[in-house]
Amino acid sequence: MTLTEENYIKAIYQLGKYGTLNVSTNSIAEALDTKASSVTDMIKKLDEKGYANYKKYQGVILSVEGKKIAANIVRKHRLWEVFLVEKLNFAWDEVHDIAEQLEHIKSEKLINELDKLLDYPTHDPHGDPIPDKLGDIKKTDKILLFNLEENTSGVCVGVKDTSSAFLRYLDKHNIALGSEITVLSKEDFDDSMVIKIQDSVMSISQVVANNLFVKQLSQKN
Amino acid sequence: MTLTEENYIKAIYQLGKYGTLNVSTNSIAEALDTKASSVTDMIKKLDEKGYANYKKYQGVILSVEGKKIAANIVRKHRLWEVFLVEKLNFAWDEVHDIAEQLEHIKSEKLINELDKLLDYPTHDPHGDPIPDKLGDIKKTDKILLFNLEENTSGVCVGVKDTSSAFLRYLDKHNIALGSEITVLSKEDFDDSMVIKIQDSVMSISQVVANNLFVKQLSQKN
DNA sequence: ATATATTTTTAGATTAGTCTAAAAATATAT
DNA sequence: ATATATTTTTAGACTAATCTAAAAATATAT
Ligand SMILES: [Mn+2]
Ligand SMILES: [Mn+2]
Ligand SMILES: [Mn+2]
Ligand SMILES: [Mn+2]
Repeated sequence: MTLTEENYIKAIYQLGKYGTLNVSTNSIAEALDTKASSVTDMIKKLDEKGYANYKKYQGVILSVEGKKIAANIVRKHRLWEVFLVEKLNFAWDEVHDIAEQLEHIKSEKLINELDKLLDYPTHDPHGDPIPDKLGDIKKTDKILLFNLEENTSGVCVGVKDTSSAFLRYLDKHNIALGSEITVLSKEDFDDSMVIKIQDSVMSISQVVANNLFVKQLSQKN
Repeated sequence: MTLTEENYIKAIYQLGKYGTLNVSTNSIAEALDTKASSVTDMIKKLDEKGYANYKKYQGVILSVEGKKIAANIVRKHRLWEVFLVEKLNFAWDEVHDIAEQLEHIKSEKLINELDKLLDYPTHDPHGDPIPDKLGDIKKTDKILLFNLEENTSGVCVGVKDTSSAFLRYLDKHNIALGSEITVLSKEDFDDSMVIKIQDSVMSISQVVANNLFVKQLSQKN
């Protein structure tokens, strides 16, 4: 398994919702910043090697074997992200690129010991679940803040956009994983909303609301 | 800088005593388990890029730039080895291959934070010195146990052979970095010696004595 | 000094991954 | 249904790194 193959497998896994959906050639090309023709070559190879199922013009989906490999790469990526934040004082917007490198390090023992050192975390710094050793992922019932009704509350549990720009916006406005958010009002005109977050009130745009995951809290009495 | 270029630069650095000596094509080929013809191609390229000075048939030596790069790779390698032993419960014979992978991870901040987490270690688990940020290395006056005179003592400070086989031999016989060793007698016939180590007495072969570095202790009174 | 052995380089081929440009298939719009 | 647009594949070329086999240079031994 080459580094390049791993990157393709991971992209197919992520684009296809943890390996459950077919993925198009172009979407892979965009995700990996490469050309569609390169993707065609690679998905043919992944099919031949048994990591994926590919039918011409029909896109590609991972095999059971491929899904296992992908989940393990994602597991490593997310554990390393936790390590960087928890042990090496990185901010949550600084870890992704380094984790992209670290996820390819090959050592079963290394990742198991890292898991132990970090006390078996279940989620990465962006709220994404960490697959277990078998590749299984704990599903959470998170929804986009955008879909939270007026006068209901939720706890911030993840981000959809993981760009530095967005993460620093959240930092600046004291929005962090674990913050409790209440939707005070929604503005039909531009889909912005006014929220209460940790006792302060602010207005957020539709863009922000659509990139923040919350876990809904049971209705107020 | 590709991963392959880094491996060549490191090999030239190590084979040429931290970049001070000319290195032959064949010795690089042997170290990297590749063919001499491949080495010729690569050292030409390293010369062109300014990382080394190469004259046909005369071997190669690193440039100042090349030495800096090499020292940084070695620094990363050895810091990761300390991390694996100190934080992830690896034995000293298990860390080298993983460090070979980790040494190529690119992030200045990562390595600085790792250094801090480990409390700025000066030596790796095998007793080898860790270059500082500038690539400078603290020289120690270690000698091979083989060269220690009868009735003198030394503290074990490093190993020359870092193979699992040798390291586990040392573990088995309770020889570790920091152990105090006294040479009780030397056998001319096979160059073996009898030593006292931590109050127990044992005989070691010439092979062992030639792969163990000690720091000589001031003569007994 | 000359022959022999060893080391190093060159020449040419191979593989993984990539690209551009053109052709083929599929999707969309009227 | 047909034309048009988009997506995907194919064909052929390129680069980095590698190899084998042969040629050239250097080192060693008598
Ligand atoms: Mn990430
Ligand atoms: Mn993440
Ligand atoms: Mn090592
Ligand atoms: Mn070491």
